[in-house]
Amino acid sequence: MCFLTNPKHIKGLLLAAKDKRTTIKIHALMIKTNLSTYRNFMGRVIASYASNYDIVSARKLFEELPQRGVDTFNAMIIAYSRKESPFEVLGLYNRMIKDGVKPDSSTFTVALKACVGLMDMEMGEEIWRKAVDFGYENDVFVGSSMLNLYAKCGKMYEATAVFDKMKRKDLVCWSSMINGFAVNRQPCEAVEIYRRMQKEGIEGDEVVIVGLIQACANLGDSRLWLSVHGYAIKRDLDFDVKVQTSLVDMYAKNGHLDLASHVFKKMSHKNVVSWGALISGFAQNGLVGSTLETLVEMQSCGFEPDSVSLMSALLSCAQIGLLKLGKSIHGYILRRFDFDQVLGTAVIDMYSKCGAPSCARAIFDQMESRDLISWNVIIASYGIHGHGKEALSLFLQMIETKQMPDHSTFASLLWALSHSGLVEEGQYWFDLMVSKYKIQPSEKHYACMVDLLARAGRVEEALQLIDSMNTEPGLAVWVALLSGCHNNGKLSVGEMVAKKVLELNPDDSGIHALVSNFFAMKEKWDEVAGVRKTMRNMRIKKVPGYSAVEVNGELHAFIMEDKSHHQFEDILNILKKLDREMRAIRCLPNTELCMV
DNA sequence: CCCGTTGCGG
Repeated sequence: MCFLTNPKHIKGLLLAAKDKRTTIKIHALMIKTNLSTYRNFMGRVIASYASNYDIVSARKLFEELPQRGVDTFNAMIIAYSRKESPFEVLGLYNRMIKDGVKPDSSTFTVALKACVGLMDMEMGEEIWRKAVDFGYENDVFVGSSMLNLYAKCGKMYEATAVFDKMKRKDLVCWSSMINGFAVNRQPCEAVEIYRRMQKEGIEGDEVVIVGLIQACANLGDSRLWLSVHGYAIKRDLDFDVKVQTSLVDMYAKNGHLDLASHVFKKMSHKNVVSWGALISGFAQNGLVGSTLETLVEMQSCGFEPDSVSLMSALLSCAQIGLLKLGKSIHGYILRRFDFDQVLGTAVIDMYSKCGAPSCARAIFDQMESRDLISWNVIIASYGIHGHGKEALSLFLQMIETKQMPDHSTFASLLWALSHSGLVEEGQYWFDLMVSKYKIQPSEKHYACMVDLLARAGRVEEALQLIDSMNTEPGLAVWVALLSGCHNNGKLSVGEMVAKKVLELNPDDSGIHALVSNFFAMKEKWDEVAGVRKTMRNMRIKKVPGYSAVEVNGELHAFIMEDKSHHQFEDILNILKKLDREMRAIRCLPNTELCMV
């Protein structure tokens, strides 16, 4: 082992060490030979341990050193960064500053990346100020890390300021900007930056293309989709997995599942993410069958479903009430995954929409942490099932836990209150939403309030509310009002509203049925005939409405006017019995809207 | 040492 006496050889050996065991061997030999320069190489030994995934040994040696230089600190910091331990990175960074060790470009770069992991902009800005103090303002690595931090925190204005000041811009800077604008839903700005880049004679790589594709996915322009896809092919970058996956996602998000499937089928190397993109595309477009079939196909191709594809499956279950499948997915998740709040919320939503609100509530109560969406889902769950009081009680609990409600929380709450006829509460919270929570009411909120008032027969107040709207009232508002007029026999107001509704050309046959029934109540038979004719014409084009329920693992679908179910007579008898019982307690159904 | 693919509500 004579070579060990030569420091140059040790340096080389440590750099070449590709695994933990080699590092340990070299370290042991160094100790054995009692090398005089031993101490000078400790930084290298630590770096070698750290980069070979023995961060614990590295840290131990690190702490034993009497003094630590910048390279030793950086070795540890970079290792923690690879392990995605942002707290450790920032802890060591702060210690460097305290110990008076001067950080260099890579220290600042990695420290800023840690801030991205924690979404801590304040810490990032503090680090950035230090970097400027130490003269790293024009460093591409430090600068691109800082603009990336701003971009990730949604501060594109600040990101642009850093970007514009940078004297030298590498490809990473450009792609960070393009991706920043893409994920912050500023697709036009993303395309603009890309054009600026081209003007400076720089060609994009696959990362830039991914950003462009994401930007285009948010622009409803089919020519743009095809041109960015064509550009990827032209630049010979369409064989990159991430480029292909982004293309699948872009087409799927815009409802072109045929094109998404086409790109997906042509992929030579698929991974769980690409499967997830296609599956969630099917799920978000309501294609339940394709979603579940693709999930099975994914498994048969040897890919374990990840949380993303399982969430798509849960969404599908929720859409058509597949309780049994939903339950088994819940079990699968419990066995294999951390039941985090995102998956948990998807499961809660599934139970709620599959008619098992008590299961939904039980899981909600057991959750370790709840975010805005989990609260919104559980409040909506009570709304769906007509429990306005419980929805309100949960909303109050939510406020107590200091979780800020958003426009969606109020939409769910107001919906729940309106469907339970809790008029006073609805008005109270609607007013507070505007005055205290500074949320501008949207069409949805107005529709809930109009429904709330009109349902209670307070049609004039509903009209006053509509008059107070800043925006032009839309279909949802007028339909809510018409429904109230119909149920409360408000004939003159209703006629005006019915005309408004028809002017807006609704493509929902249920709305036409409501208008038709309203005119029938007024005995305006010409109008009834007109609306019925429109409905007949629509029926040719439109898929009929249906409902479905799963019993013992079997799905029973009931399509409009379809009597083919094998237990149709039995079902009809039960419906008739329910109808009699409802009439007995003076709960009168409107049979004109029913199939029987 | 800095950038890129899929995901919970209404």
